[in-house]
Amino acid sequence: MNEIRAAALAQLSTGGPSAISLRAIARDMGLTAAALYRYYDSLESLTEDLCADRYRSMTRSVVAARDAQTDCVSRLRAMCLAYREWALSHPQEYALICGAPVLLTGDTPQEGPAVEKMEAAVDFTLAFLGPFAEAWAGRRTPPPALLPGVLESLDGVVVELLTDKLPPEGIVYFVNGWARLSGAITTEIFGHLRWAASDAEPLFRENLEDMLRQLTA
Amino acid sequence: MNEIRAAALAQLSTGGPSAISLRAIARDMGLTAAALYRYYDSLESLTEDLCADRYRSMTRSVVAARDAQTDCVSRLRAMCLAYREWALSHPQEYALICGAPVLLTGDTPQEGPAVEKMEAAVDFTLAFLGPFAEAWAGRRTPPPALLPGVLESLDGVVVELLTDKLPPEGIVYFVNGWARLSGAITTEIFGHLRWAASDAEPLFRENLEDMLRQLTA
DNA sequence: TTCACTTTGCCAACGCCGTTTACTTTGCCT
DNA sequence: AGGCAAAGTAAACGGCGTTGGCAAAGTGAA
Repeated sequence: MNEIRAAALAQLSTGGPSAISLRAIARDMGLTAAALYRYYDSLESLTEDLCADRYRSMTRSVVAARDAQTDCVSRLRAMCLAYREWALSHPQEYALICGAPVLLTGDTPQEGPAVEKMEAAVDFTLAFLGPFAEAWAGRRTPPPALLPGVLESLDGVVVELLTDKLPPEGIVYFVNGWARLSGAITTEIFGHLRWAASDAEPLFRENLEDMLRQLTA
Repeated sequence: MNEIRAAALAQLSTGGPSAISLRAIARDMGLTAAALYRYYDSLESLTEDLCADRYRSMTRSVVAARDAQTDCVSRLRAMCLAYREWALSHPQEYALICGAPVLLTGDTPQEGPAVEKMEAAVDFTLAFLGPFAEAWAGRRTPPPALLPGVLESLDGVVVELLTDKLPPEGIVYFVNGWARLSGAITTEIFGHLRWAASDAEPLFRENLEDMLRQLTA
């Protein structure tokens, strides 16, 4: 399975998510395409397994950056920069991770590699929780009042994991900060900032410092 | 060509970007796949043409929302909400628009549907410029100082179109606000907020008001 | 009318792809 | 020695993008 993943990763890195092909993987390994069905139900489950694997790799990078710092704000900054750095140096893998599932129905697979992929995504997000909660606790001024209905809309399963580390407003700011961070990186990786700058690192740093200013206000 | 686009759009809407198929389009139109090559060089150029078309449709929605308001901040708010609304009601088209090109080299096509797609994207972004510039001019307090090197990094071609409507700091905030806005919507559409909320509209409104607060600070 | 020419489409083929089915080989356990 | 599961193969099916050659239909001028 590791060999399969390695071959699939090689194709992903060079040709993008759509270049992953069962037959090409089998060709690289000296096998027949049908042989791969001994290990995966379909190309989709192989892809989801690879996706979970890359998620875990990204998490390791970010956690390493976190553990190299001691101050909670420094940790957050290092994590965000490591996140962007990983995405920039593994753009096709990031495209796979962030690619559009656009799940139509509310289908929760409950089995197979899809659930592992979701768990890996949650683990990645939660790696930011500790430093964020610590920084939130050190705020000097109370945040602006929330719009009515925002707190009630937080009905996701993972929210329960946040309630004992963050107050309700903190959760909203964590989620929206998450959208801001991963959104900025996705926008850059997908090339939607190239009309403005060929190298978006200064823009990202400015964006990041703005986030941290708001967090510790 | 309109009939081709319509057939391609139907497939996109039901099956996502990867479901667009020359042969299926030809089947729907009672043609052979080879006949479509009289109108498009390849499936890729057809897809890019469709992408530009959907970009223009989205721009029309956002511009209509803008023109229904008079105050510049109300205009910005209405545009952002219309942007998200369009993406939510046309998720597969938005996935096509925001999908990962991950252009490896700095290839500027200079011809064909790819350049039309880029123009459509720029037009969409620039639709936000007028209200933003007006709101920026009405700021009450100066923005925080920029990090060194940020201004110099703005080397994109479109930046020239902004310089006569915005001061340098305003451009940086426009670009980063753009990343924040489109990033938040992309993150939601791609399902990366479902761990937090099944309906992310309240979170988006909170995010949006936070942006507008910063803009008019 | 007739000739040349462009437009528009079809047919057949090539090589890819995911997937399934049935069949073989290998090796291990009892 | 017998049985059994694991692992791989060969062949086929249908779908895909793309190409090249050929036929029909329209167009416009001599």
